[in-house]
Amino acid sequence: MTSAPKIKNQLKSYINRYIPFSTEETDSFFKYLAIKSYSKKEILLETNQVCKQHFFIIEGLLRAHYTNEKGTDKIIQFAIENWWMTNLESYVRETPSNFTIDTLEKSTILSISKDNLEKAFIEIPKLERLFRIIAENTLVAIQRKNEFYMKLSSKERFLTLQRDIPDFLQRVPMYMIASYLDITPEYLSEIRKNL
Amino acid sequence: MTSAPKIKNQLKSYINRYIPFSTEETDSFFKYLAIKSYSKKEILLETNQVCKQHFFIIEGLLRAHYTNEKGTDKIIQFAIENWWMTNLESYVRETPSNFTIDTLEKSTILSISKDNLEKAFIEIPKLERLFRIIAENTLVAIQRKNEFYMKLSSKERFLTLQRDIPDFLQRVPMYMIASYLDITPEYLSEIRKNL
DNA sequence: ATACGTTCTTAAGATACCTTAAGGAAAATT
DNA sequence: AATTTTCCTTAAGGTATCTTAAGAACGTAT
Repeated sequence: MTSAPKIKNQLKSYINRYIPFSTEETDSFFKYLAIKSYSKKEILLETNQVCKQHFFIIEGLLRAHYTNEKGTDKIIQFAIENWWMTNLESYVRETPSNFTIDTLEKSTILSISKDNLEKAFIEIPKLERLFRIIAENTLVAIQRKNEFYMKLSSKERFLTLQRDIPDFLQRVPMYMIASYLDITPEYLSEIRKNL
Repeated sequence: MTSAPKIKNQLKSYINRYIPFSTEETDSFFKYLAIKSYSKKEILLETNQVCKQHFFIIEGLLRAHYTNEKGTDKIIQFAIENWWMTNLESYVRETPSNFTIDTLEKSTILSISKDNLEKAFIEIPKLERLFRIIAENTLVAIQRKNEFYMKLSSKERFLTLQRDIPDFLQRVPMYMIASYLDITPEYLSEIRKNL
């Protein structure tokens, strides 16, 4: 229920974290974006679909997850306000996605298609730089997450999440946090009991 | 001990896997590359150094590894003939590397510095495409490796490595394979005993 | 209010994998 | 060939984490 000018403003200040972008430039970019509202539990990208868009979260909470052989949901990623969400592999290679993206809260989402992004790159060359920076950050984030899983125990993973992204703990049920941390809900409960 | 023309040829057929490159184009690119021979256990990138180069393996075997708090070496990556090796995060961001790159065998390596790569991009615009494809492949490889560690048991990780890159098993001692697979050498020995 | 689904906790027993310690085989060096 | 270093295996006991099963607490709809 956020108004278009307010959304545009939010996008502008997000971009300005990385590179200076005038109001006109933001406007030009904004033309290529679609705004859409979703209720809780709506699907933005289905498993086996090819991911054709980047999603930017104005408000709300998304998750990426898949269902394993045992029928248990495994959460790969959460994303909140001012984060991008996509399946980069599927988007780049145009292959079927091996996970689903859906909402965990009522959400307002900007999306941009591959075609439109290409057009926007031509109209606003500075955008290339922004998206290169975003891609680099994504790569670094993926590597950090690797280290997070490889180097830390269950308890340390929980404490790190609590320290670094406390928002998730407030907004997401514990059994989903457990899934994201790759712990069973029972064991996470145990961990939390012992501080 | 490989001759320059032979090396150039090997590089050309590597590139041609991805995009067509004439002999002249390969020659232009080749000017920007340095050839160097290393004996076993030589260091190409030291921990805490900023990674200023991409390395391409003509012959030999490299590894990326770090030493953890307990003083145990943890191997992040092996690389053999026709693979690139670098610390992308360190290279892109110009931050100190959190791992070392060294040789496990006598090796012949091509390297290209950031400066030279920039110049090469200007002289041979098609190279941009090649390096974009390589970057995409790297990203996909990192994500596959994540899944490899997250979804598979120790035994399955070993069997997958054996199936997908049997070369490693022939050329690298088991305790290093164990380190790469994130298993203790003792447990890997146990696993192999039971087929 | 009652009822039903969702989420969280507790506890007992199982399992995958680690730690430590030691000996033996193979490879490299003298 | 002898010696040293590197690598691999075996075995006992331990720990982190999972599985299963059940019940408690909470939330939301009737």
